Amino acid sequence: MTERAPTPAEPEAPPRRSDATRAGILAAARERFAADGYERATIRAIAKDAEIDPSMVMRYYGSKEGLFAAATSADLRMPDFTRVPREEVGQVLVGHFLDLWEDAGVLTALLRVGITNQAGAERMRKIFAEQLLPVAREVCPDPDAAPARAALCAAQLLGLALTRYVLRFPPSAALTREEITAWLAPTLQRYLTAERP
Amino acid sequence: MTERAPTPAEPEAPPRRSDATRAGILAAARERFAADGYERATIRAIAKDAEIDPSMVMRYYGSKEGLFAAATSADLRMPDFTRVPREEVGQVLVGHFLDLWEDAGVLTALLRVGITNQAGAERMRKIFAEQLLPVAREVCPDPDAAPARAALCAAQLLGLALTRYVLRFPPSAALTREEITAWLAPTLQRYLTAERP
DNA sequence: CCTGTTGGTCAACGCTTGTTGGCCAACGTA
DNA sequence: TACGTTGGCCAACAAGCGTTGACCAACAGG
Repeated sequence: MTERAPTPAEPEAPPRRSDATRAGILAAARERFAADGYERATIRAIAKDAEIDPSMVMRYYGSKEGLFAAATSADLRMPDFTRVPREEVGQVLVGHFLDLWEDAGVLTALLRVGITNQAGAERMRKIFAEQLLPVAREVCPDPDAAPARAALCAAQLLGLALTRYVLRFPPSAALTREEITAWLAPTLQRYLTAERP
Repeated sequence: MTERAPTPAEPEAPPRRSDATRAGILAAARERFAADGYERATIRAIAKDAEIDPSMVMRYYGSKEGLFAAATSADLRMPDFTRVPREEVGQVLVGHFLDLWEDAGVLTALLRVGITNQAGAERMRKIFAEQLLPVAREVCPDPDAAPARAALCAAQLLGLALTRYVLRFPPSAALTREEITAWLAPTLQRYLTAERP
């Protein structure tokens, strides 16, 4: 759409004087998208957070959709599950996701937006297919059922994130990391490796 | 807020000539809220769906928030779990939720809106506390842990709804009712009745 | 036949949104 | 010093939003 491509695929751009501003906008955008969802996160509010003029956002990212795309370029950085003992897969998976969610607002933003925005949902489907599905395909006993098994894991993991970080159910938010691992790891382990339900 | 109270608590209102219109608006609102979320579901669009003037929506429901409140007066109609054998609790719970989600768009609307809208999240917390938590308190072995156990069940059930009805992950949407029950019932059973994780 | 109530339309209001184009200051060469 | 490029602000645009009030048609009761 725009001449100035904001895609991260760009090989090596020369460092520009405005890189700090760009990063500031991106950080503010992530926070706002995470807190308010796509529609309520206005470009004006993001610009004010970044202490910049709204028109700058447009110049650097083309449009609101472009900004969103740049702000939610999530990489789950899945660990190498070929090196994980099969009986520990569930536990490692829970631990990895807890790290991801706690660490930054990117995933919260993605989840919130995926629910109101068509493009956001598409992005989540893609992340699921490219990153969680291969794991299931690797560790489950019947490759044909891998998509279903991965979907069940996604449901459990996203459901926890939903109640804990978005809806903020008090008992869900109060769970410790150890409790979550203890309860969820066996569930995921079963979804991924059990011979039959 | 409004003189004309739209609360369902009103004991017995005399049947009005406009009841059909009111119901039409409510049905259209539910569909739009479920499909688009709170912000994108405009009063104008809802009115057009109901083949009515936007101002009628305002007159009957006071404001957009009032309309939303009326459109999402969800009652989970929980079955009586004192009559369910303890070892079948998980299965009955899954079945009941599948019935609820399939049957109407109310819950989809509620979920979508609970994620963007503050009042929506509050409503979901209330529904959780009033309807799912008592079940846990009744069947779990340690009443102190009932909130945590209920939260885990909510995470699993809402996560399934999220991936299946909102994000529409293909493998999740493709699961049959029987498969879902077979996989999820043991999980919920464990969350509710296991002595320890 | 008049008259008050109810169901409904129409046109506009004030506001916020994403987006655009013009203008200005600072910088990096030549 | 001159000048093109870059970073940035300002003011405005058109469109869409929720919301309002004036106005009309049909009906009911006296």
